[in-house]
Amino acid sequence: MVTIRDVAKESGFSSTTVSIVLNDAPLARYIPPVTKKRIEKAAEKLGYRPNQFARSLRSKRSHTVGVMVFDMTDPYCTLVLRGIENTLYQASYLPILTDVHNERSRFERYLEMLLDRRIEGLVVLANWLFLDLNLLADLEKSSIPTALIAHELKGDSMSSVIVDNEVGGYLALEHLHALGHRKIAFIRGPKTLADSSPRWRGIRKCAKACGLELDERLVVDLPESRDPLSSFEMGQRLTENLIKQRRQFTALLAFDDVSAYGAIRGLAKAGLRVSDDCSVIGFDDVAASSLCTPALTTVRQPMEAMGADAVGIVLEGINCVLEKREVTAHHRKVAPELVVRESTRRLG
Amino acid sequence: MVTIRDVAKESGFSSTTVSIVLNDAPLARYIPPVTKKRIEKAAEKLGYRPNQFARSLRSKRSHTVGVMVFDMTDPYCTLVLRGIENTLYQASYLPILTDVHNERSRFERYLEMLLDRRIEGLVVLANWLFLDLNLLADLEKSSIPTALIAHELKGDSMSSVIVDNEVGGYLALEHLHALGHRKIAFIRGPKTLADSSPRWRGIRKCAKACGLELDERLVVDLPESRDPLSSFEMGQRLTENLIKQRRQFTALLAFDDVSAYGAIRGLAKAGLRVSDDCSVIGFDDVAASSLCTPALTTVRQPMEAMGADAVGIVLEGINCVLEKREVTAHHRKVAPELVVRESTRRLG
DNA sequence: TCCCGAAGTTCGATTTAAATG
DNA sequence: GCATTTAAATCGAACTTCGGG
Repeated sequence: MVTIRDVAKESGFSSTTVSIVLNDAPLARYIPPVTKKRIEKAAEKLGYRPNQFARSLRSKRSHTVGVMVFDMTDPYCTLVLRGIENTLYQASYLPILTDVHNERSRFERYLEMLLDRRIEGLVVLANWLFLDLNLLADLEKSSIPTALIAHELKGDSMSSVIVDNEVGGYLALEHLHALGHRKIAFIRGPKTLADSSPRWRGIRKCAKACGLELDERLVVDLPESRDPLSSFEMGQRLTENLIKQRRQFTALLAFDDVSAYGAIRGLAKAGLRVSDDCSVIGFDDVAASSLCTPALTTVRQPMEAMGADAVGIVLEGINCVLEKREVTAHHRKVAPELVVRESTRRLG
Repeated sequence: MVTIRDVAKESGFSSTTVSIVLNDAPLARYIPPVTKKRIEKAAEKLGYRPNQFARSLRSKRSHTVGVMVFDMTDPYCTLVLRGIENTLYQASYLPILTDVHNERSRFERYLEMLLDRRIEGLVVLANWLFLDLNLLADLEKSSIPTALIAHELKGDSMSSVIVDNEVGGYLALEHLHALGHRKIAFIRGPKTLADSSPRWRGIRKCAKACGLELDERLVVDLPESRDPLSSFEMGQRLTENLIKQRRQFTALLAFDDVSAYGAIRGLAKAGLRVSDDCSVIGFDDVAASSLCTPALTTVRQPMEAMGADAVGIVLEGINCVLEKREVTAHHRKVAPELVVRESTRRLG
């Protein structure tokens, strides 16, 4: 390994001068261009690369941000991660990726490891979450700027970036209603999932505004599960039950895209076609939703932007701690967007 | 921050002894249990956590592995990443995730950053790849154990883990043939993609074995593109063209799952139903394939296992360099598996 | 006083060599 | 010589202090 001393020797200057020149430190003002050239040449020639360990040891900076995902296999993650990666890249930060598998022990172990690595910030993707977030309380005192994606939060200990679930729910029902649907089935999210209730609130709000009466017998709930893909199977089963019980409905509003896929499968098994016999709308706009046939009408979360936003907040927080200003938590609630595709159609 | 010296002071011993005890170094044999207890108590009490920068500076180890993905948005990545993460976790390594976006400049920048971080190993997910892998040549001399996933490689500079594309192609056609299909359309991969030709070779091999004649007019190629999702659009367009030209076929074998989705969309637009009017088979078994309706019959790559395998090879390589044994490259070609679902059916 | 450069200290842990009884 | 403990050197870069011209 070639060190700064090697460059010093090669260039004929001291390591101090080399350090000053190569880092373009304030004192570099005083160093004549000839010296700089000589040093830069020597560094180039030897292929000198500063040792980040030594650097970090002194500066106490890692230029690293932790990314904690609760379940990578959730298709929701992909685009969010892209947004996170891209924004970090532009700021020359590198992400350490951890996948907690929705397990408490893994969460704790990873958190410890990240802290040990002196991450300067943390982004937590807590969408399909069945862990107590109090586990993150340790972070507060650690003074590591943290942003939670997809999980609402109050207070000023951590920032949060979520989609406006209530507006999303409203949008979804409004769309179905505008298409003439009146008998609508609902697959709600698991009660223990934070997203579930605001989405339902938006739905009720819209129903009220439209003068639509919600038939309770057409409303079912996904059960709690650690696995985001379980909502497929449950979506299917719940839909099949609804059909078996001969409940009539011309449209179905699913909790998310994956449960919508399940519903579509359930309908297909019963010989019902989307969208001819029944319209289906999802939530999220996961990548597969534009790829499947019929393409899924859904309420889009701007996932890439949310990832980028979370990183932006964390980066700002990092700057705050560097400049010893106070870190202020931000709570963003971004607008969802209705994406009309092929799985919904006008009634009649 | 509490340092080892703080623990030394608190316990009444020197930092040397503290280090020896807490690391259970060889010399710890000579240290009486009482001393150990006292030191451990002090460390516990102060909440001592060793500074990884200082540690790494001395040991020249980072306990970090670089993960380089060529395009995160490729649905192929998800499960591979899960396999990588899980295996690294068990070995107490942490991954730095980089997404090259199939861009040369990004590749080079990230590679430099990873090298600067002194990654001990590198896993490259090079599935949908349009970059010259010679860019990785720098790695050879760096003596960082590297494994490439989804890109065949010879030689002993780097390891590789790929699926047996030829067998996969064979399996796919064999399945369609066994179902009675004789007029089969083929969407081949881009010529510049390494997977394309072995898959086609397997297909031809199977055709020969079955005595099946391949109709060249039913064979189309995906164009080259940096974006893995472009194969959806192209799959659709190529299928529509085939139909417009009134080419008769009862089954379609797509290059991968995403192009199969495109083909299904194309068929649907023409009023053709999968699998009643046309069977479709994909390749990969991406998560969405079991979720869409009809569920896609496909040739599965054991993605999670491949990720785990790649990490296993890299970890072994790391041990080799630590023990100054020679690092030997491994080239794994894993067996694909036919997954029969709903998109294919017996003819007639 | 201003400009330039070097010697020496620091960051925190590990390890070698050596000092105690 | 042995068990027990520690001072001092080391890893590589960055910064503080100081001196010479």
